[in-house]
Formats: sequence, structure tokens, C-alpha cells
Amino acid sequence: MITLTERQSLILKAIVRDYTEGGNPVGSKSLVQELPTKVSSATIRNEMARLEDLGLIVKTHLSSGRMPSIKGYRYYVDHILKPEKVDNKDLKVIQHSLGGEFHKIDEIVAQSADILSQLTSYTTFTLRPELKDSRLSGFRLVPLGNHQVMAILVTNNGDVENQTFTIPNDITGDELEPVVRFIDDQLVGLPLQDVFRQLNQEIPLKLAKYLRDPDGFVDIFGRVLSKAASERFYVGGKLNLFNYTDQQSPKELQSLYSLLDQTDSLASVIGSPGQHIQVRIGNEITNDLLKNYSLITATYDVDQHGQGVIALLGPTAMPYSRMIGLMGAFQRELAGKLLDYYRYFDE
Amino acid sequence: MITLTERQSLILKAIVRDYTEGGNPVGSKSLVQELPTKVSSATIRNEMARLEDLGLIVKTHLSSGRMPSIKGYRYYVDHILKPEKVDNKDLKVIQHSLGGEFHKIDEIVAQSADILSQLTSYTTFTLRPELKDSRLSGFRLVPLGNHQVMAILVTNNGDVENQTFTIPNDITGDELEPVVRFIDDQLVGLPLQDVFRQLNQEIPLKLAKYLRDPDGFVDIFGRVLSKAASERFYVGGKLNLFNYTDQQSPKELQSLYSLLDQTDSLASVIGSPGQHIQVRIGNEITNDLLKNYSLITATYDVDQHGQGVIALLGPTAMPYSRMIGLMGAFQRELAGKLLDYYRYFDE
DNA sequence: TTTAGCACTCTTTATCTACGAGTGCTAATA
DNA sequence: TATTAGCACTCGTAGATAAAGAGTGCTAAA
Repeated sequence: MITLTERQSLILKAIVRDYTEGGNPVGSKSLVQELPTKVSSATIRNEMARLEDLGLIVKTHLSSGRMPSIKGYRYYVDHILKPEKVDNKDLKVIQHSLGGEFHKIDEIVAQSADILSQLTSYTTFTLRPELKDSRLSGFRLVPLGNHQVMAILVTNNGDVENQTFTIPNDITGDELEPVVRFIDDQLVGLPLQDVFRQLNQEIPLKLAKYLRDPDGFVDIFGRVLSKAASERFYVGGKLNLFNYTDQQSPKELQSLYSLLDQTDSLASVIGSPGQHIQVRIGNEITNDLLKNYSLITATYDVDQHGQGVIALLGPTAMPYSRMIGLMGAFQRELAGKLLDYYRYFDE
Repeated sequence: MITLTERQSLILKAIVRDYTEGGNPVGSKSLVQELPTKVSSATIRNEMARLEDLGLIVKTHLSSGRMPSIKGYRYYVDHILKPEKVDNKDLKVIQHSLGGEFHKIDEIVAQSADILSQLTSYTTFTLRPELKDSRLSGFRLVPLGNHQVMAILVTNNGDVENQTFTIPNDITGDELEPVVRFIDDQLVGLPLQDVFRQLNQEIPLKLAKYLRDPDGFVDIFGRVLSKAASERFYVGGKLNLFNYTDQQSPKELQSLYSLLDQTDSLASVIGSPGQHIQVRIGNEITNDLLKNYSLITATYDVDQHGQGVIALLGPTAMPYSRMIGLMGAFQRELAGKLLDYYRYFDE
């Protein structure tokens, strides 16, 4: 356990701030003016040597200024930083952007990623509240003519998914009636997980009574069901990558870009944050591509509807204090908006 | 009108080829070995001086090798190049990728952009056949419970669009019945353009009989209609930008990236190609961002269903011969696939 | 414990040099 | 007249050298 003196702490804080703002290693002389008590640059050098011994700051070469190490950022985030109160203008932006009419949870969540990336100039990820409490609340088959039928699935959260499929012969609504009724009787009201299970077991057999081709139907139904049950991160501010990545290595930029398109990799990188707001810095992130970046993740609670996730990817040298404040505010606003949404459907 | 001697033409061709393959300006000595008839480097230098006078090739500095100018590429494409017969393996890839089952035209067209970008390592755009002959062939309103209704619109081409919306009070299918019937009577069978027109004129008045809030309905209907009638380019191989853009200017790369996300800008850049396969090089493209790139555009005919567009963006130094061959093959395959698709719904 | 002073390190930038690839021109050749 | 050999000249690249500047660590004095 590292304990710093008051002055060491102030110096570390100043180094973090200066390096974050200027991007250049920070020298002892420039720090003289930034400490509340007047000390000479030599004193600061001595303190810096100690901070370096502790592994909190590093030099790029023998006679360069210092910059924070991963460990240094860690200490700063854990012990020094105070979350900045969110800027009033930023709060207005959030509230205004979330204020509109949305038809789907996913729209709200996707929009959130965009707002947050706009406010931060970084890249953001949002995940809707988990679906473990989602239940099937309705199923429709709508014949569209021209060999086409649309399957529509509704959950108790108001989520709607649909999938059009093509069938060999035209069919009327009447012929589909018994199938829909069967689904209504057997499956409506069940959690999606249970529907999945039954779909692979008893359903195909039972359906054989009504349909010549139950397998085809089961396939379609499974597809819509997967859509409704799939958890998928929305990504905002992809283009912001250009603002904070190392401009010298386009290869890396390209890899990052393609990482952002892989939902499953994203999920494993972001994980499900245990704490309320978690900061992972550099190699603390379980993905080598991101070892020079920082990831702030946060959950948001929507009461009995479960938790969602918001996340922020930026450079290790980011203004943590402002970002954490912002994440906190966003957490609250988004949770509030979703609660309103759910409440509307629970009436 | 420029006319080149046989030998000049061969030299220009060799310069284009070498520069495209190697990326470096081409000198007279290296060309000696590439011409069918043995001539000295001095002769080639003389010829090159003439080609330069004509503006077909340029030097980067006084004593550098030569590279083709825009005008040089233009001449090469117009008079020298012979489209390469498409590679058999590539053809297999195309046919296989388009061979599967698709539920929507847009899926086929979107998939096409991906295949083409994969085959070329460049960036591609595809546009579905124009919709001017599209007619409204069906409209449904499906109450989903929980204040939600889904509007579904079907066209005679088998295109299906839908939009879920929220209404103040729950409603049953019966109440919506007259509205749907009214739409069926008045609008089904009309070209989408006409539907649009009527929607803004007589429809709101007539609907007032059946609905308290015709404006709200008209809004929803308009939204689904726009979705069905909107022409939108699919983009493939965005990440390939990294392979062929100037690695030195991330700013430019960023601008290009955001250009690819702007459907309307894309449309104006690509336009609607008059010829079957059109090559635009460098500043011939009406967008300054693309002045160092080449754009190959092509239409594909789907008989009475209109024309679509495929396009390819790459460096000015691209293997035109192979690319044009590829575009030709793709044109045919895609048109064929879509014809099959339409035929299925026309039965 | 703090500080002034100083030698030392390392990066950055500019200047110079040598090298090589390629050109244009001239004069000789077929 | 068209082609070619020869040569001086240009320009970009890479490496070497030097000077400036920022910053450090250490020593010795306050």
C-alpha cells in the first residue's frame, strides 16, 4: 500500500493534469509555479525521484520530464481525483437529447452512445438493460401476399422484433391462425430463456399437428427470438478514434476500427462492471490492442428491469475527473429515461 | 485529339503498369527490358519527353522517373486498356456469395457491396434498382398491445418496410380495420410517387371520417413510405481505406470516413452513370476529397425493374484492367440474381 | 530539509556530405 | 532521319556532425 505525503500527492496531481492537457512530459521547473507552497525546482526533483521509485511516474529517457505511469494514473484515480460536478451545459445537452419520443428501448440506448461520444470526443459503448427478465408477450404472423409472411415478436418490455420470410406457397391469415394461437397458449408469458428451451424440445413435435413443415417455422421463430434476446453494444464516436490514437500507426488504428465492429470482442473487453463506475487503465484492460488506452465503464440500474452498461474509451491521458462526473450524470439520466419508458408500458 | 505511335502507346502502358504495381516513378532504364522490341534507354527517354509534352506523364522533380498524370490514366483507360477476363476463382466467389437465400432486395444489394470490396480490397458502393416503378401493393396495421402498433408496407417488388409506433390509448384490430380498408381502396396499386403526392393532399381530409387524429397517422404512414422509397447506398470495405489512402494525412482519412457515412453526399458524388461502365479519375470526380482517387461506376439493368448502380473507389493507381473486368462480371451476376428474385414475386 | 549550482544526458533541429537514380543534351552512328 | 553512347547536371535519400535546449542527478552549502 502506497502512501504519499501531501506534497507528493500535489505533485503527482499536477503532473497528471499538465501531461493530460499538454501531452508532453512535465519538468520540475514548470511545476514550481503550480504548487500552492513555494518550493524550488530542486526540491520538486527530489520528490519526483521518490515518486519514480514508487513507480508512479516515468521518464521517456534519462533526462526527460516525467509522465504518469499506469500505476500513477491508478493512484491518481483511486486516491486523488475528485469527480467533477457535471457542467450545466452538458447536463442540458444530455437531458435534451434524451427528451424526445422514442419507439424502442434500443433507440434510446443507441442515441445515448452518440450523445456521450459527442460530449467527450471519445468513443463510447452502450448496452441496454439485460434481458433476463424479458418475457414473451405477443406473437403475430402477418401474411403479406407474394409468398411473404412477417413474424412479429413482442416482449413485456415493449421490445418489438420482426423478420420477413418467404414461403413456398401463398397462404392466408386463416391458415396461420392455429399456429399463432398455439404459440399464444403455450409460450406467451414465459421468459425468453424458457421459450428458447422449449423451442428446441417439445414445440416442434406439438406443432406437427398444425403444420406440414414445423422445422421451417421453428427456424424462423428462433431467428426473431434471437434478435429480441441478443445483447449488443452500440458504438458512438467511431470517428473520434482519429482524435486520440497514435497518428503514427495506421495499422493499429485499423485494428481498433475492426475491433469496434465485432460485438462479441467488445463484450468480452467491456465485460460487466462490478462497481458502479470502474476505470481501467492501459494494460489493466484485457485486450492488447487497448493497452495504451483507458476504459471507463459504468452500470446503470433500471430497478427491476435489470442493469445496463455505458462505457467510454479514450487515451490513458484523459481528464478523468470530468469524465467520471459526466458518466455519473449520464448514468442517472439514462436510467431515469428508461424508467419512464418502462413505466409507460407497465401501466 | 491525341494520337500515339505504337511504341509510345506501349511505353505509356508499361509506365502505368509498373507504377501501379510498384508505386514508384518509373525510369527509362527499367523500361528497356519491358518493351517487345529492343531499344536503348535514350530512345525511351526521347519518347518519354514527348509523352510528357502531351501531358500524359509527369515527373515529381526534374530528374525523377515518370508517373502517369490524370490525363495519362484517362488515355490509358480510353484507348489502351483491355478489360481483363474475370478470374475464374473470383467468378466462383461472386456466384457463391450471391447464391444463398435472401429475404429482401436490400440484403442482396448490401451483400454485393461486401463481396466486391473483398475481391478488390477497395471500397465499394451499391444502389438497388431504382424504385420509380415501385407500387404500393399492401398495407397493414398490426396492434401489438401495450400502446403499440406496427405499420407494414409492401411493394409490388416484394419490398417490406415496417415501423412501430406508440399510440396514446390501446386499440384493437377492429378499430383500425376501416383505415386499412380505406388505404387499400384508395392507394394500393399506385406508384409510390403518387402515394406520396396524395398523402400530402386529399388523404388527410378523407381520413378524418375514420380517425380522430389523421395527422398522426399520416405522419406514421409517411415515415414507412419514405423508408420504402428511399434510395440508399450500401458501402462495403470501409476499412480498406487504410490500404490505399495516403498514410501521412490522418485528417484526410477521417474526412473520407465521414463522407462514407453521408448517404446524400455519396449520391451526389457517384451520380447516375450514363455509360455502362464509367471510369472517373482524380479531379474528374466532383468532390475535392477524392481528387487523388479513382471511381469506377457501373449500372446494371434488371429489365423493366429499372437500373441499379455499383461503384468502386480506389487509388488512381489501380489495376484498371482487372477492376473493369470484375465490375463487368459483377454487373451480370447481380442483375441475374435480382431478376430471379423479381421473377419469384411476379409469378 | 531545502536550495543553488553545475556537469551530464538526451532529443531536436539544422547543415553538410556522399551516393544513386534519372534526366536532357550533344555528337556520333546506322 | 532515327537511334544510341556518353556525360554533365539535378534532386531526393541517408548518414554524420554539431549546436541548442530542456531536464535531470548530485554535491555542498544554507
